[in-house]
Amino acid sequence: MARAGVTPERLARAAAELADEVGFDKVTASAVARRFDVSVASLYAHVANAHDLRVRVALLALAELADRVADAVTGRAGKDALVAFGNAYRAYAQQHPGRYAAARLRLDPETAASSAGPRHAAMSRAILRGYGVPDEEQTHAVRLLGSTFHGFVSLEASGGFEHSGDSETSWTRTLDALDVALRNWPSPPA
Amino acid sequence: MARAGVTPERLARAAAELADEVGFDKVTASAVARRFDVSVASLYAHVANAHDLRVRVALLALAELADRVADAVTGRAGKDALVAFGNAYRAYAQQHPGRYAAARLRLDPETAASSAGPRHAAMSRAILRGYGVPDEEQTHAVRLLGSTFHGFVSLEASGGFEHSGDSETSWTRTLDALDVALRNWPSPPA
DNA sequence: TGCAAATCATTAAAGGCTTTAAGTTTCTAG
DNA sequence: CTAGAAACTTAAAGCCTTTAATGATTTGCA
Repeated sequence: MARAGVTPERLARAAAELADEVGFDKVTASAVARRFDVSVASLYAHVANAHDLRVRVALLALAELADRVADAVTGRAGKDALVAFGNAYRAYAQQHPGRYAAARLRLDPETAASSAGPRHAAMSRAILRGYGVPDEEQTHAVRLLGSTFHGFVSLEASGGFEHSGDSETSWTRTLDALDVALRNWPSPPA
Repeated sequence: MARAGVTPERLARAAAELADEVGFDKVTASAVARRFDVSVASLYAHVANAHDLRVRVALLALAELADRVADAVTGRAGKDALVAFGNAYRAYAQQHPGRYAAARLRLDPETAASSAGPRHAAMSRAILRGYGVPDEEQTHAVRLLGSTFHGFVSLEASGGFEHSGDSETSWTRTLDALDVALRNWPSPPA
């Protein structure tokens, strides 16, 4: 009965590791409890429920991802920054598939607002400023970046590109395409 | 004990409806059995296991989606075709969120090959031919289309765009961006 | 027509996950 | 040193998956 020293933070970290090892969908309260060598019930003193546990993994992942991206883009602008952003994003998803899956969890508005989500948006906007995308168009361009990166990484992770290789070239083309789109962004109503 | 007339097809259809109503993750063998007013165990005479049931929903959705897209693009070319493709894709995802989620299920290679997946790729290639994208680049361009559409629709469905509205304009811009990218596709090694 | 084999469905049961309730041990602050 | 808070445990109920054994219903062929 020595205390195991369970805290919400340690739980989230353990759950994140578990997610990367066996998949986010297999992150259960039971599995995390086993990893801590603690009874399942005791977890419920630290997290509200199984969903809460998963949300914590999501927040952890969003923060880590934002850190990585921030590191990658500082000191760069234009296509350099775009590529650095994309590469950091993709690398994180490849190195931490479980965490990445968690980061795509639907969060309720308040939770989302207090997450690193806004930091992601801010970094995207910083890149767009470099491209001269007008303010009132930035929301749309942020969405294009987010959609494209997420879409690529998500299809790549789910094995959609395995049949015929050369994922790298596809990624390069994707970055090129975004660069072209941002450089020729349609001014207000074209 | 009157027979309920359960068949793999009817199960898949019921599961698809259930998915659209309550979410794909809540499609359980138990829930489908209840909907058929049949004991859970009897389902296992028709599907191998719960995963098999979900795969069947995925195959159903992929086929339906391919039908919709095919309808939309026939008789069109260039940007018209691109927009029709995208709109059909997005509309399906919006009208059938559960089925769409199912369609993104990871399939093993053989199953994927026998699914409507190849039809999707073929329709994408048809569009690319209209844009004059060279053969050896088509795989990459197909991936860009798939990534972008999936990414947008997926983020939109998961509520990522709710905070600040005007999803429609974002979608228009996304289609414009793809059009630009395809028209200026980098010939082999630019 | 009539019955045997193949089908379809049921009950039973084991094993896992989630969550709550109630009780016990370990800290820690006064 | 001791009481209350905090951390854990066991117990139990409810739901899901899957397999096994059993009973009912078709179906098609003598």
